[in-house]
Amino acid sequence: MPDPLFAPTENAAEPDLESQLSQARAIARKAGKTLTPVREYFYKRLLCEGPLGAYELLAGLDGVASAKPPTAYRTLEFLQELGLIRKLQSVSKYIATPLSAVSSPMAFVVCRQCGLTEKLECDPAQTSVFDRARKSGFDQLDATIEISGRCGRDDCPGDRLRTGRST
Amino acid sequence: MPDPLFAPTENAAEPDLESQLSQARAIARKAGKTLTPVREYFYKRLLCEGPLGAYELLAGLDGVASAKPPTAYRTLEFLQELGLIRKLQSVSKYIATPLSAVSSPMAFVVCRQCGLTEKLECDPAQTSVFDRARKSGFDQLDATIEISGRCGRDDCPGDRLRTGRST
DNA sequence: TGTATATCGTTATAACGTAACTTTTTTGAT
DNA sequence: ATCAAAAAAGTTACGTTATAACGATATACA
Repeated sequence: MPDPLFAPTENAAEPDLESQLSQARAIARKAGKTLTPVREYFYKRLLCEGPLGAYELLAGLDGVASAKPPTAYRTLEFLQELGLIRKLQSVSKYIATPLSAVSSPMAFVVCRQCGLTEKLECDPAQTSVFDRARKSGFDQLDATIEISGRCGRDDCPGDRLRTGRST
Repeated sequence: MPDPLFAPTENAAEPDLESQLSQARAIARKAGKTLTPVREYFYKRLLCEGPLGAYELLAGLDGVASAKPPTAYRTLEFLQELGLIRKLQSVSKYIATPLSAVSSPMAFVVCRQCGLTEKLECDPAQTSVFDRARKSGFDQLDATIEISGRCGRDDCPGDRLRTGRST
């Protein structure tokens, strides 16, 4: 039976990059904002390359822009406010939100050896830690749910310890 | 009815500090380690003062020890390995684990205005995101579950915006 | 006593993030 | 068109958080 609380995202075919970008532009427009070139560049890289740090994103801007930290952090904050990306607090990296989940809480499973990250969409109505927080009087809730573990893949660097390969 | 997944910790009387310390020493001994003075000092402060950053803890060591960052991070790593403390990833602070929860996952609810932090103990058997991670082949799981929100207390600094007090 | 392990000290620097102020660009009203 | 306001980007400088690498000391116990 399917797990009601956490569903893996993007199980079917990967959505087309251009269509994701145009949906993102629409989301920005609805908020009275625009996806400028740097914003679009960051979002595109996070869509294509998975979790990246602020300085990694910045490094890709050689010549394209001024490439200094405040630019990166402003851009990341902007994309987070729209829900287009999230921060993985446990590794200080950023990751694109599937468009189906821009306004739902998410959970992530992160391999502590290789960084492989699985995205999970949460049903907020069934995520009981939210209820618990509200019962304590908290509002304007925002979730950070990250499970770190070992992914167990054959090519995960950490697995070399387990497969008998020497040195 | 009580929430089965997340239960607030330390609802009853606060345990006695000395008894917590001696239990912590016992936990260290069982692991073949010892609670040295700096370790005990950090743990004690986290027990008494709530979430603190590495450099805040360090600052308290004036003269008592060499007071340099690696000492702090080694000490914090040691206490984390024993389960005596956890890191609040979303605010880069550390917090003491209730002794009842040294080996269970925990969740935290953190006020983004004033830092007030509520500790919640999780039942791992019912924390479905763990199942989801295992189904994906992950093992040696470690949870980071942090809800940030506004605590809504009268004396929370952020509330000044809502109570009509001017500037 | 000697050797292995645990612990701590020290220097230096990497990695992550922000404050504060300036300049440029865009937008929309007149 | 042009001007004022708002949004976005540039720039300098710095603050905060964390780690690498290596050396010194202490402790356990064969």
